[in-house]
Amino acid sequence: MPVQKLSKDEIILTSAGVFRKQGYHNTSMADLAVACGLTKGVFYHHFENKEELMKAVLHGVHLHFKTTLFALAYSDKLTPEEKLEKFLAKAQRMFSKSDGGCLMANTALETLSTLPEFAPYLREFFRDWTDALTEIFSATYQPEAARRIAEQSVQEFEGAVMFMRIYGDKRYVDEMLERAKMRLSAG
Amino acid sequence: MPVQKLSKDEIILTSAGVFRKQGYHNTSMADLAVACGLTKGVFYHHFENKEELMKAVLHGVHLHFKTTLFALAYSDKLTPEEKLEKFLAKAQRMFSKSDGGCLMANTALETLSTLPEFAPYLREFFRDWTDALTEIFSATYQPEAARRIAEQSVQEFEGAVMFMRIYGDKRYVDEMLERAKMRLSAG
Amino acid sequence: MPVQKLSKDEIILTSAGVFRKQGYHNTSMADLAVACGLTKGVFYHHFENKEELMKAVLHGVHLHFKTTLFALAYSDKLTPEEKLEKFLAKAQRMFSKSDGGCLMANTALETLSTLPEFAPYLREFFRDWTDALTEIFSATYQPEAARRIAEQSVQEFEGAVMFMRIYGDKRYVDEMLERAKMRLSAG
Amino acid sequence: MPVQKLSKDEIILTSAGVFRKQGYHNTSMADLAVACGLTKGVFYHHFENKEELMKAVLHGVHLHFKTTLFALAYSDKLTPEEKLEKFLAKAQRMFSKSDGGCLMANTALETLSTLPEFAPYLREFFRDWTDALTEIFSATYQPEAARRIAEQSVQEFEGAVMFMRIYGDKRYVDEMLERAKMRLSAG
DNA sequence: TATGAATGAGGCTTCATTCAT
DNA sequence: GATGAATGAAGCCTCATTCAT
Repeated sequence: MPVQKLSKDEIILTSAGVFRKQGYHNTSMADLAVACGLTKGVFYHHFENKEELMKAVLHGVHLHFKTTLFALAYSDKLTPEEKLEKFLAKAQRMFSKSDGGCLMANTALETLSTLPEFAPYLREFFRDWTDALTEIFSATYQPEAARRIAEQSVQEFEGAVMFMRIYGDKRYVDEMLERAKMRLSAG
Repeated sequence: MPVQKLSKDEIILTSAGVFRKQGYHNTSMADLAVACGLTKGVFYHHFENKEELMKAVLHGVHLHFKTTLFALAYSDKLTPEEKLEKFLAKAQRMFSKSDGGCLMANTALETLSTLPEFAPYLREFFRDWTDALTEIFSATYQPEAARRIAEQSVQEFEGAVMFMRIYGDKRYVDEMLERAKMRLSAG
Repeated sequence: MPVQKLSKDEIILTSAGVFRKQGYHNTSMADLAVACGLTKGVFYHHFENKEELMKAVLHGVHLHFKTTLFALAYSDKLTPEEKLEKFLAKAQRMFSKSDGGCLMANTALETLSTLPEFAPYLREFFRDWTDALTEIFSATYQPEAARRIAEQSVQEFEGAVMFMRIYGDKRYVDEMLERAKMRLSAG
Repeated sequence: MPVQKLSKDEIILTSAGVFRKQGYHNTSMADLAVACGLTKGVFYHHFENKEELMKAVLHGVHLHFKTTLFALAYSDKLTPEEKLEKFLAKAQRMFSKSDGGCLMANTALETLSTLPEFAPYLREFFRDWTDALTEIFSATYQPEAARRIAEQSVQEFEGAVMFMRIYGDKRYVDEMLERAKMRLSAG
């Protein structure tokens, strides 16, 4: 019956969780329907097709991170050390509490060669993430160096999340965070 | 007249290329058959099913890297600097010349949460890779530190490959290699 | 603010054009909604379902032809030759200006065997058309002969329209018209 | 199980009957599967998709008519009158015994405006049909006139078949055949 | 009246896998 | 072994229709 059961945003965030755990191609519209408590058909009122839904999911997750995580880097009231501390702690929490690691990295490695339509969404996500860290590292590094260290940190973070998932050991992410913090003070 | 057109090993390596580019779930048995110039039926003579085929592929690729790349770390005739130089140069070549990045990382991020059967193959691959780098860094670092730096380097490498693919810019891998080399001399 | 954008009759005539071009089964309610600039829901206020809508369309088109074309045959002020001349010229214009040929013939050939509900509408349309030509040919033929020639002419006309569409050549209809005119004078 | 249950040609002819009765868009792959006693999937071993299947059907029906009907026009052993007599009798039988009239005309009127891919198959069918009648009428008419009368006859025939189906009365085709025969002797 | 989310069946197609030959 | 037709489940998507608002 009518009466929006789930808002578009709720559909997007619920779908994001399913895609993160199962991957893009291994997630069927039926899976998403079950996860959202809706019928398959409903999705096609909100999204043209599975690909467009995925784009909305990627965009939505990007926004979620921008607001919740990346924004910390631009906070007025924190010292660079506090920013980094909060930033990394939050990132760790966001990626640890949820099954499936990082949707963006998963999607990148699964689809970059066959579904270039998703690439812009991934690019923008990692650009914003890198920008945020660059902002933080700019406190103790020259702009160019700050950016390189930010890039390195994002790359390490994703690599550490992969190791954490492969070996079932959170130590890898912890160690990465420590290295990042030392980098800031070493600048 | 049978004239096995492709040996089992050739099937495995050819399939590896397809899986690397397309991902596991997005690759059909028909895709593989076409890529190998064989009929679908042939695959079921060699492998019980798609999952077993994938395991053989993961194992085969692991062996390929072990022989071709990881072995460099244990060579008698090279200095640690030469080993690392050769190792990284070769790794860069292996991952750059081929579409699709790193099969092992791709498979990890695509299947870890839904197909745990593949995890042992991924674990062993990354363990051997880490071991090899640990061996090299042991020249200038204590065992524990050497291992941590090796883990960090592998993680950074995969992160850099991801950035390289996302942004279509090989600079990310180049920069990662430079950092790795500096790490050795800094030990 | 409702401002019924399209009257029921306008909906019917617009829908007729879509059905003529696309056929009955290949036209969705959504297609019609888009063509009319309305929401799907509106159609269900005016018509019980797609079948009833189609009946209304067939009826509406019949009426349109009756008023606009068939009526010429019963005009007081024209000679039989003038009637036929005007009739055929108008018919040619009506079928040429629009994509998709003749809705009635299209619907007949598409649905006669599976949707007998439409048959009465088709029968009445072709009966009125035949009656009109019979009236004209009665000027120079006995009633029975006039009717047979009228039937033949309608059949030829539809066949010629089909050839025109298949070969993209209006010549077929032109030649048919010439034959019809010669038939009148030969009576 | 393996063992070809139905040859490709049998599938084509059986499908032709279903398409003729139900139309292209109103015939589902499931309908065809049931009619052929096969599963839906099998069709995709023989034909790329529904459209390609339809092309094969149109081609197969064309061939069937070419061999069975049109060939009569080129027989050495018959007088023109005998050819026409046999030709028309056979055509009448072929179109009367089967539900759904003429697949080619049905397909033309249903799909010409939306599926131009079918047009070449329809064009060739009607060209061969026209050619055959042209050959027969050439006995008593100049080439150009013969062709025009052939075209007219085909068009009339299809129109008459439509009337036969609309009114459920075979008289329309009978009368058309009589007119065609008179045309030959009048040449 | 009008809207538009929702439904549920069904449409075309793909896929891993089987099996008679 | 090798082939390729066949299977049957599942995948993405469309459609006619309903109904709360």
